[in-house]
Amino acid sequence: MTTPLRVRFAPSPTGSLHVGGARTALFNWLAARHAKGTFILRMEDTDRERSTPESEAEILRVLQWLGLDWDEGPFRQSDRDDLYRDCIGRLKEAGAVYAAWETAEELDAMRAEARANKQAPVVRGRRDWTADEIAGFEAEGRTPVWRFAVPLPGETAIEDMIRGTVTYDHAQIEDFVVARSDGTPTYNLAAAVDDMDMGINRVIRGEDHLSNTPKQMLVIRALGAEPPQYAHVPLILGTDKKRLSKRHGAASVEELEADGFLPQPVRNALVLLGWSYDDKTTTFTLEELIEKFDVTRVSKSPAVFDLKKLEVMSGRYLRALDPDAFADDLMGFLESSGYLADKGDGAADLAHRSAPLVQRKLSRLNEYDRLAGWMFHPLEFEDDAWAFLAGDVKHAIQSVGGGLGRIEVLDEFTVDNIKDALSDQLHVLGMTAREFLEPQRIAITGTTISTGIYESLELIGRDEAVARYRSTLGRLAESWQGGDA
RNA sequence: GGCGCAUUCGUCUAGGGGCCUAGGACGCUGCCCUCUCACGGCGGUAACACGGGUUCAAAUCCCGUAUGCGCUACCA
Repeated sequence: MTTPLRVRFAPSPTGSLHVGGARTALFNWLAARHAKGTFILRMEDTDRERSTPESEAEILRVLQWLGLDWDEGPFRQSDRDDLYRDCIGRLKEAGAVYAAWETAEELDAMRAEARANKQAPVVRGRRDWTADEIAGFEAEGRTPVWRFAVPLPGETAIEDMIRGTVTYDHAQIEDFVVARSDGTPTYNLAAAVDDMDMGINRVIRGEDHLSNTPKQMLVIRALGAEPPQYAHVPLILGTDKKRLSKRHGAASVEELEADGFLPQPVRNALVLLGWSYDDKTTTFTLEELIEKFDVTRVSKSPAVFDLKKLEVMSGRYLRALDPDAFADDLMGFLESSGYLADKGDGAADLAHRSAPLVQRKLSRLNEYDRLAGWMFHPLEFEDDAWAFLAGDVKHAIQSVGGGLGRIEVLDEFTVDNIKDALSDQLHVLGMTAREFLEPQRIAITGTTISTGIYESLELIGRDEAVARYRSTLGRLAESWQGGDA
């Protein structure tokens, strides 16, 4: 009978959730759901300086946006001080830690000397202070830190689920601080105690924690417990192969959301960073991920985060959506991003009706404006669009005028009728499709990239369409007279 | 400097001694489709970091080198 899996995601609330953190959260969540275990959320806010409630709230919000619900928590280390103090007390009683009175200068000197001698720069505090010396320190108001007495000689081996056995010689591990001079616990103490106290039996976290692991294992064992299983996942890099950070752009999930990516493709892209199911499958539904995810299949080497690939996945996902579902997602994005806010009364309705026209053209929801933004304001020409018309004004007038002549007399202003009418005119003029149709697009949208021409015409209606055509013709005429006459 | 981890197409990866003249995906690129852009379809391009071993046989195992990254705090 195996014990139920208990995993946790333990971010420090010192900023928004990064792609790397999000992937770690995803891996943990998937492991929990796969095994029908428990996913616990814990805020590691022992750094009082940098931790903020805003950051915590943002992380929670993003986790929910990603669909990663937690079963227990969020716990905060700042609420658990009694537990840590109790454990530190137990370590003192067991003689596993000792008071260290060295000053920062003495420590620096110690490490500098070791480094100069090409030795590991580890601190081993003095443990033979005399009662007089201690009394002296206390008289000055000095308080000691408590260091873990790393057993020497010795070694600690991590049986990592991803990397195999990784062994650390205790000679390389310094007597790390577990309690600061103000009595508060350090990360290595708090994390170890929490994992133990919360019954975490598998720790899935970034490789940057690999070197800390033996310290935490030592603490847990000194407290009389067995360490959990560990799985250290490789880091995520930016395109320059450096650890992913803000300067790589769109490195936070918050930014991805703002850029118009939906949770599903983001999850899909994230999970494939370091994990694969086989040599072919590249898209998974959430259910498939839960069913197939296995942390032992996570690769050992770091992965570069490629926004372009996310974009491709996102585009495919959007196109495959049921039209109604797509419209809902689009409207949700447009509303939450405030896009519709200053667009007037009919904007939401117009946007909703335009959804089918953009569905197969977008890879990100925030590309909507590029494609359909023209609908929300009076006709104005983008430079390259105007250049297309102005390049051959006579031809442009012929095309636009020809188009106008056909559509203004249409009884029923439907896509089919519009298409027939314009196709017919195209043949009458004997132009190529691009020669004739591109001016129609520009005449009503003012841009060269937009929703489809016939659909766009139908959407705005004959009156608006005719008005835009005339406006375009007017400007073309001005240009003609002022031009090469 | 010390210790640790890693290294397959530009990128994400499959592969775990013979199935590999190394597979897939994205990118890039050629062609087709076509009422712009896009979408879609069919091809192509491109990799086992290097050097030694072990073995009948190595991308796969071992050693070394190089490179990258991580840790090296009274940060997490």
